[in-house]
Amino acid sequence: MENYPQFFPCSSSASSGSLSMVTSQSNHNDFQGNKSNGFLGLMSEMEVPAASLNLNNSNNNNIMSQTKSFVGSENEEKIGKKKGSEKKIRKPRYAFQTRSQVDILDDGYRWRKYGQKAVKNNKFPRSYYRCTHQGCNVKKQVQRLTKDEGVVVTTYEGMHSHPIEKSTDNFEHILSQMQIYTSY
DNA sequence: CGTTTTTGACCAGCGC
DNA sequence: GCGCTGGTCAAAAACG
Repeated sequence: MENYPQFFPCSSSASSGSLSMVTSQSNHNDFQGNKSNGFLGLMSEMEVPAASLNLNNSNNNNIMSQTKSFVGSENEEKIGKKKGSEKKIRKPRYAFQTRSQVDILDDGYRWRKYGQKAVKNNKFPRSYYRCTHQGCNVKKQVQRLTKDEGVVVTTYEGMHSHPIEKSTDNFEHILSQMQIYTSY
């Protein structure tokens, strides 16, 4: 009961272009049995420190299933201040490359933006968000590709240890979406 | 009035 | 050691 499945519904209404998927992180075997229902392609682990993403194939003929995920192994906790001179700190990061017209993909959690920086080789800035739940230091960053404005890279960092805040209000909507994607 | 966004400053890591 | 780049902090503004 430490890993909650996370789905990524969209805000419907105003914005379209959504994507919902289930991810679970952990060394154990969780719901991984779900596998990719069509979206979500688990890639090998690569550490992308900077702008190594430059070599994106750029062949986006596919419609909207353009989703890649990079997983970094090894994880540590906390950074910031001192914490003993341990080895290098490396946190797992899960990047989802999605085709969407809006930067903000509503995944059901509450995010507070804490920074925004411009990246080299990218016209668009990168936004840094953090989960507002107490004790939940899940971070996420949203970046948009310069070349393809329609592609948004959302990188999650850490895990949520609490249920989604979204009221059951949209739950029906979420369920319907899940059904859509699971009825493959 | 509380919470979130904005934005510049600050800091750490890396390359030269 | 210096400068560049990426990531975070924090104060003030903006928003409900």
